[in-house]
Amino acid sequence: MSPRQRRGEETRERLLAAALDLYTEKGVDGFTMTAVTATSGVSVGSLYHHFGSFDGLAAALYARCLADLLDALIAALDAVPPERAGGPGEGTEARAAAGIRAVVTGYLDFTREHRAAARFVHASAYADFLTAHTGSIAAEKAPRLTGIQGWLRPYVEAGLVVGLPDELIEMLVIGPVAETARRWLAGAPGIDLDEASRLLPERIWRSLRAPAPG
Amino acid sequence: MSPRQRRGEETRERLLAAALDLYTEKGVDGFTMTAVTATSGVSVGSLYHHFGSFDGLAAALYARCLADLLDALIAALDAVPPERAGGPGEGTEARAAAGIRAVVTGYLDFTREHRAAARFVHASAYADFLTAHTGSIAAEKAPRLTGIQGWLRPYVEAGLVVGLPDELIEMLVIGPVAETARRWLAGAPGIDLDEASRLLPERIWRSLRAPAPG
DNA sequence: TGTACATCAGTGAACGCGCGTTCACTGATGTAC
DNA sequence: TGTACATCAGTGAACGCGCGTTCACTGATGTAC
Repeated sequence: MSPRQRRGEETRERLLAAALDLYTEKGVDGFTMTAVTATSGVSVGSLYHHFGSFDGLAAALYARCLADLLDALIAALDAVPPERAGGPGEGTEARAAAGIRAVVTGYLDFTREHRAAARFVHASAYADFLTAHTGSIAAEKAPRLTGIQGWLRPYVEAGLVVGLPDELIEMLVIGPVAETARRWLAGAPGIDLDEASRLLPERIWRSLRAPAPG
Repeated sequence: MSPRQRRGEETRERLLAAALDLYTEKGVDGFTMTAVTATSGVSVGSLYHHFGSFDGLAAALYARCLADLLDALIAALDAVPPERAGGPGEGTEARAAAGIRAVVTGYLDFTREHRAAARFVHASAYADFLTAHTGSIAAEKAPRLTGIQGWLRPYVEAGLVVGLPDELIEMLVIGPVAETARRWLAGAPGIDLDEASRLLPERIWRSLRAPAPG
């Protein structure tokens, strides 16, 4: 797990960076081991020493990009201010809505600012290397996802957010945002990230808000 | 465009069917021209005669699967009953909600019943063959999408559905559903299509419903 | 109805190419005493 | 502080393989007169 020598870490970084660059500039067809070793200047044997196979490198890159994306969402949630001491307590509907807004805009901001990473994550959804490296990817993903889900739980328990299964809540929040990001990344016309950031949070919040009691 | 001989049509069908089967059973890594010609029994030259290249065959398969999916949504919308003559007129909120429900459940039903086609469509989102065949794919997609958007327009104009750009409306409807389908197709645990069909339409409708005036 | 001919459909061997992987090896680093 | 040694890191030639594509060709079908 932990690197024993610093230069090893540098080599891994060079390989991952070259791989992401290549994917971004040449697409999946240009994403080959030959190209990665050529553009990174790292030897084939060294790649195998660190990642075991080309699929292993792809999986490591995916895990990192996904972790960066989820970390951006967590940071956005952490930046949601608590309610003022004199005002209504924490756990209010306004703060829940702010949290949803933070996740939605955080996702779209990440897409805009880390286009290459976002594209690699989205495009690899059905890649064969994922099924061969499920474990190491889940190890990066699961704890972060749990943290995000935990943020919302108090609001569900307080009856402010609809009590759906965690997976469906995730679909309602991430679905519209991921689809928007996907189309924007694919260059579809008529998709505007700023417009989406402005208009989607309110509508997504409405999909989650529990009906007023009575 | 139109086939001149019937046996040509049969050959195209055999190739497309073999390609989809292969993709389903072997994944993207097993989706090769060699494999398609081997399992279909059609010669390489014949494939080139009809599709021009292997990418051309992939694009044709994508266009067909996408058209089938959109046709299923259109059929679901067509099956939404008009309001009773004695009751409130067409263009009521209840009918708009029924239309959204029809699209959502229609998408999930298609995913369940045409798993191979649904998977191919979702997995090809960033495939290189798409950018090389944008035109022929748009020709299949655009008119169907326009029809679906047209269904909802009267409800937007009547002030029953929020007046967002068509693209964002599409994100709110298709986003959660497509994400659900994608995870289910990828075999993610905790995703239940029946549960999604039961619970998502109501929440998606809430995200689209215009606020009560005043 | 018959014949000539253009077009559509289909065949499969052969091609060069770049792929991912292996392996025997050298060099660098860290540690034990 | 110095030396021996195990481990980590890195090299690049060579391998076999299956890929997508081309091409010269034969056979089937439809049409004009």
